[in-house]
Amino acid sequence: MNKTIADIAHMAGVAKSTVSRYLNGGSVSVDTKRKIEQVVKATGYVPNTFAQSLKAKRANIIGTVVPRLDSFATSHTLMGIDEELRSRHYQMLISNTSQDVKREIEALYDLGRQKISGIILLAAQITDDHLTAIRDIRIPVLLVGQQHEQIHSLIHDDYHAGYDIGAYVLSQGHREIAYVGVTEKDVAVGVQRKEGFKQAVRDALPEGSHTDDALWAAGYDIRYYETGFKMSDARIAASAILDQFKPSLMVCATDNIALGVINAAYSRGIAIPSELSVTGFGGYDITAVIHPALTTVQYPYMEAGRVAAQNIMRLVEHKPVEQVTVMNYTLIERESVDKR
Amino acid sequence: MNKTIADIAHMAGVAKSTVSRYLNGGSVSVDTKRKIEQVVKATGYVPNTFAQSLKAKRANIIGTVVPRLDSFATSHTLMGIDEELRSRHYQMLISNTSQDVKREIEALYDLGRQKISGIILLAAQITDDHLTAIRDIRIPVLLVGQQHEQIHSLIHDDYHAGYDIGAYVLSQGHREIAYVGVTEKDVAVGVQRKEGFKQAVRDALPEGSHTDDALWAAGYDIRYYETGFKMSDARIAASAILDQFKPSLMVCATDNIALGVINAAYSRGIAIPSELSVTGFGGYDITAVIHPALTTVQYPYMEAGRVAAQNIMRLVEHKPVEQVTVMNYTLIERESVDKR
DNA sequence: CTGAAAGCGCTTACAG
DNA sequence: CTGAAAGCGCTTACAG
Repeated sequence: MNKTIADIAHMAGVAKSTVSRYLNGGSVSVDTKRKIEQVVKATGYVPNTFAQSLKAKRANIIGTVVPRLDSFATSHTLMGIDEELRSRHYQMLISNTSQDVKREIEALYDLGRQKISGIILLAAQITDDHLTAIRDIRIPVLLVGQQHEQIHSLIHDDYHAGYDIGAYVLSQGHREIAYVGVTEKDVAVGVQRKEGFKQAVRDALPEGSHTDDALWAAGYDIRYYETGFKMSDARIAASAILDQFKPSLMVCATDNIALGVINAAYSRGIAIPSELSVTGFGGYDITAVIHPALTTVQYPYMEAGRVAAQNIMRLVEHKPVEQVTVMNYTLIERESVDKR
Repeated sequence: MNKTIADIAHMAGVAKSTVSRYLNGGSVSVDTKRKIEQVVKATGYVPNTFAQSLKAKRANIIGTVVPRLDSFATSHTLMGIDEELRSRHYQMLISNTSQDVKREIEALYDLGRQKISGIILLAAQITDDHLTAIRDIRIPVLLVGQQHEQIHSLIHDDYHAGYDIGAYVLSQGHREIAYVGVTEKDVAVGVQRKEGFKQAVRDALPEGSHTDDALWAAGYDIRYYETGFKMSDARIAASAILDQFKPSLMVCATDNIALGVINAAYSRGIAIPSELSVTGFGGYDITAVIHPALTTVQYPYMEAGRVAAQNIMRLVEHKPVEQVTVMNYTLIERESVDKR
C-alpha cells in the first residue's frame, strides 16, 4: 500500500538514488527537483525509517530510563529533555522501570540493541550491574540526579541546598529539629542534602564545639530519621517521630515527605507553622498552593532536562562535556517556617 | 564492532538462515542449536532491530500521544499502558505535545512513518485534522478520555460521575452552588461532567419545575462559570467569583481547579468546609493528603491505561473491540463538604 | 534439519 | 547532475 522510494523514482522517471538525493538535500537539477516534488506530494510519500536507520546504524533517538512517571521531578525533567531534543530533530524514548533496579539494567540493554544514539539515565543509585551494562552497550550515557566518577553526570546542588536550608532554619531560631531523610543508598537525596545541613549546623557553632555534648550544651537538639519517598510512608514516620520528640521544626529531604509530615501534623491537631515548622526540597507546584505554602528549595528540573539533552548530544557527537554539571537552585521562603 | 547474523553463522559453521531459525524458535537439531547457542553467548550477539522491523514492516511498538507529562491523569494512564504493553513484549513510545493541537497532528504523522503497530491518543478534542491524519496513517488508533463516533474510544464515565457529585452535594443540603467548569470544546470534562450535574439538579426537583424561575422559587441559586485547567487560572477565577457570589459550595470540574479554589479561599480567610465546601474530579493522590481532604470522584487512570493497551492490541490484531469502552469511577466522600 | 538466494527500503560511493 | 550497483542485517519461502 505504502509507496517506496522505487515507486517514486519510477513515477518521476528518475533513479532511486536521485530521489534519495532530493530527499536528503543533495544536488538535483531544478527540473528533476520539481518532478520529484510533485510525485512526493501527490503520493504523500514518507521514507521508511527502519530502512534509513538500518543504513545509518544509529537512529536519531535518545533513550531515557526513569524510575517512575508520576513524579514532578521526573516529568519536568522529561519535558525539558523532550523540548531540547525536538529542536534538534531527535526523538525521546522513555523507558519506565517502576523503581525496579533489575528493570533499569534490562532497559539499558534493551535500548542498547535498538541502536539509539544515547541514553539519559535517571537512577537513584549506580550498581556494578549498571556499570557493566553501560560498558556493554557501547552507547553514550548521561547520568542525571546522581553523580558517579565513571559516568558523565548532571546533578542538582544538593549539598549546598542542604546547607542553605540548614543555615536558614537556624537563622530563624530553631534549635530542636528533626531531620527526616531517606536511605543513604540514594547519595544525592539521602547523603548530600543531609551532609549539607549538618555542615550548616557545625558552622553555626564556635569551632571545636561540634560534639554531640557541645551541641546539647548550646541548646541544640537535632535528631536524624529515615523514611521512604512516599507521602504515606512519611506520614507514618512523622507520626512515630512526634510520639517521642517535639521539635520546633522538621527538615524533610523531599517535598513529598514534607507533605506527609504536614498531613500527620494536621491529624494530630498540630498547627503549622506556629507549633511545628516544616521545610522540603524540590519545589513541586503543589507546594505553592497548599496552606500554609511550603518553604523549600526549588530545583530547575525542566532546565536540567534541557541541559541534559544538550550534554548527551555533545557526547553523541564526540564533543567534550564536563564530567559533572551542577545545576543551580533557589531557596524559596514561604509560610511553613515560623521564627522562634 | 557489533556482530551480525552472518558473523554468528560463520563462527558456528552454519548458514545465516539456520541462525535466524534458531533465534526465532524454528526447528534446529540439538547439535546445531548447541553450537549456535555457544557462539551467541560468547559474542553477546543481539539482532539488529531495524533489520528485523524492515522485514516485518511493523515494529512491536505502540505510540502514545499525550498533551502533557506533568499531570496525574496522564502519568498514571501511561503507567497502566506501559505495564500492560510490557507484558506483551511491546514497547511504549511517548510523544508529548505540550497541549499544542498542531503538534498532536504532527505526532500522529510522525508515528505513522515510524511503522509502529498502533497509537493511543489522549486528546482533549478531535478536529477534522485529527480525523484526516488518522485516516492517512492507516494505523489503528484508540482515543482515550474522549469519545468520537469515528474512532474507537475509551472514556471515564464523566456524565454519571457529574450526576453523582450533583446528587451528593444536594443531599448534603447545598442550594447555592457555583459550578466551576472548563471549555465545552473538551466534551468529556467541559460538557459531560456539567450535564450530569445539571441532570442531578433537575431530578431533585418535582417534574415540570426545571425553569430558572422554578429553581429560584425552590431556593436554589446555581451559577455556572468557566476557567482554565491550571491551578493558577482557577485561583484567579475563584477569587473573581467570590467577589460577586457567596455560594455554600463550589463544584470544580477537576481536582486541579479545586486546589486553586481552595487556595483562593484561604487567601481570603474563608474556612473550608465550614464557610465554603468544595468538590473535585479526578482523585489525584494529593487530594487525600491536603487539609481538609478533598471530596472528589476518583477515576481509575492506571486501570484505564491497562484496558487501553488491551484494546489497541486487539485492534492491531484485527480482533473486535467495542466502539466505546466506559470505565468505572468512585465517589470519595472526604472532608471538604459540610452539611447544610 | 539445513542452505542458497531473494528481498525488505533505503543510502552511498563510483562512474559517467 | 544522474544512474546502476552494492550493501545495511535480517527473514522467509523454496529446494534438497
